[in-house]
Amino acid sequence: MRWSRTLITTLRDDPQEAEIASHKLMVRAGLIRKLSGGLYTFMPFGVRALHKVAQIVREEMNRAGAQEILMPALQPAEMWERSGRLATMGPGMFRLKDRVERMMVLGPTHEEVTTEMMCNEVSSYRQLPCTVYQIQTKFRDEIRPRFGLMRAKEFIMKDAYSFDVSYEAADASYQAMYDAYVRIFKRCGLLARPVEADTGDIGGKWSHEFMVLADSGEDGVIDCPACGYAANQERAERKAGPTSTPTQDGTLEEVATPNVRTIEQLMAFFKCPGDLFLKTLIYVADGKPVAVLVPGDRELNEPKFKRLLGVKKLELADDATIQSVTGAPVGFAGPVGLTIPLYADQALKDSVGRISGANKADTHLKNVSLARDAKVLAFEDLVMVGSGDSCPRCGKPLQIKRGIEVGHVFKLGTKYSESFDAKFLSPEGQRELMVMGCYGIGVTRTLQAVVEQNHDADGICWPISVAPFVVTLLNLDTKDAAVCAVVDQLEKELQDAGVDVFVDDREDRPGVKFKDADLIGCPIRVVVGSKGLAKGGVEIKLRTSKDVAIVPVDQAVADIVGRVKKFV
RNA sequence: CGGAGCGUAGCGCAGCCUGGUAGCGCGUUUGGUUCGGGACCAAAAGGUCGAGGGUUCAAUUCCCUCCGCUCCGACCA
Repeated sequence: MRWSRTLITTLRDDPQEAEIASHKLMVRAGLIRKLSGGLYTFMPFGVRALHKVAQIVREEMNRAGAQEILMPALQPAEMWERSGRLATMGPGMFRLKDRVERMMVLGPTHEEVTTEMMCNEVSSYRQLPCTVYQIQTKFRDEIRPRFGLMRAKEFIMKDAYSFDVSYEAADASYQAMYDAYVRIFKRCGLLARPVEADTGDIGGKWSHEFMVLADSGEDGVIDCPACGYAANQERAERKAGPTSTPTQDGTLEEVATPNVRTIEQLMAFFKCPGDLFLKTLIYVADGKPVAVLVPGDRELNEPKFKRLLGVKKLELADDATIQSVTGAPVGFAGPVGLTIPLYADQALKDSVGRISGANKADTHLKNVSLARDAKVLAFEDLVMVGSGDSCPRCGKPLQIKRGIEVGHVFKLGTKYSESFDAKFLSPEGQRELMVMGCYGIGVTRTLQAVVEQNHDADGICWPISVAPFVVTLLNLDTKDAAVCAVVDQLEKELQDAGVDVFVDDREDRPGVKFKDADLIGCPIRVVVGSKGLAKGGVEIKLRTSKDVAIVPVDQAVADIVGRVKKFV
């Protein structure tokens, strides 16, 4: 492929639309172009890299025994009613009607379609286990598309679904996918870390996310360097540590606190540490108000609370609800005298001598003892785990990092087999539910994660496995016949040797070509110029190294092939 | 959806406050000089100033509405 014949335009300036390095670079290097928010066109170089990622995924899926299929992206909404997800995924799905007014959706994922298909195809235990997968475009009406390919409305996902005769067998399928994921991300040149995760709307009991550590990641990752415990911040647990000792214990006492509402203001007012306050949050869970207490210096972890309540929808109460539930304006809620269900973080168990709102305007209570003064339904781990908290396994301090979720593996159990009555005949002649697992990789997101993790100040540094081209061949003197002859020869020989080569044959000055070569970032750069030839050959340089080797023309291809082999 | 910001040439931006019909850099085209880390000179093409409405003799500029984009929160591969 030659630059002069390729649709690739590089940009000197960072695009205004991009915030993070990988997004800027992908646009600058001419890999993607935005159509609209969350919708991107893959340009020739972008597709090449994308196909390489997809191919790695495909090879490893096949190796793990999964079978590739391809399901429609357009699906009848009725299937989603059956699983109950039309309600839960609701606005996240693109919906449309066909010409006879039938409700359709653009598939955000394919549990329903797969389960229905397997239900029809599988009748005997002899056909199991079976894992199918596809690499296909998914549609999600994201509330906020972000960071280019990171969170898009239309994206390419590899989704796999396993079907087994039992939970034990399903565990083996899960493990096979887990292992395949480890290999996939490694082959893509990514440092990805499996962490325990929440299951969200997909459902199921247990899941692992594969996180690419990056400061620009959207998720918090809790990590224990001591024992290896790792979890998504949403799910992460902690061992409740010691709290400040209350200055005194005693009887409840009202204190006038005009306009003192926030914890910061309270700390200043009472002159004591934040964890001695009871932060009282009023939520609305599936339409009903509930209250939750966390130490004043902590944040509530909403997913954990939602899981504890077992509700579909959980949101902070509005001012009017707070007023009617507590009888006080925002900022003065407290546990004492509340009539709605009340929950509390485990760290507050046996807490005494605390300060909370009095459910009365401009008033707080001192010396609150939860056991004595309030009715707490349950003490659970409900706070957002942060840096320095104690590991739930080993008690050592935890660290917090940022991560990009590139893959997610779920143990689904029988959630979908029940909805679709997906059963098989056991050896004993019984009809039994298939036990499922589902496994996703964001292929387009993975591609961008590769860039996020592999770049420097000058541009992308592609791992050879997913680079659009392995070699960029720079023709520095396009008007010099001898140089052009060498370029032509090397291009042909490299192609014959099976090495992807891209030739920069533009009539530009050398500096422009060097800059663009660094920006696009193919792993091996070969320079052919009259000066180099006079010095004895062509120059070979790795994108990630400063060393330049001058190699005689007749040895160049062998040298390059040798370097390619070293990469793999 | 809540909060913040931005829409002016393919890209990055200025102009707007204090109305008078648009400018800079990059890129593109042509000619010339250059030629090993984003050259220089000259000429040229390229703009319904996001859309609609209002105020005004006159609106890119002031006012209103809408749309789009980006960032921070809840969702997720």
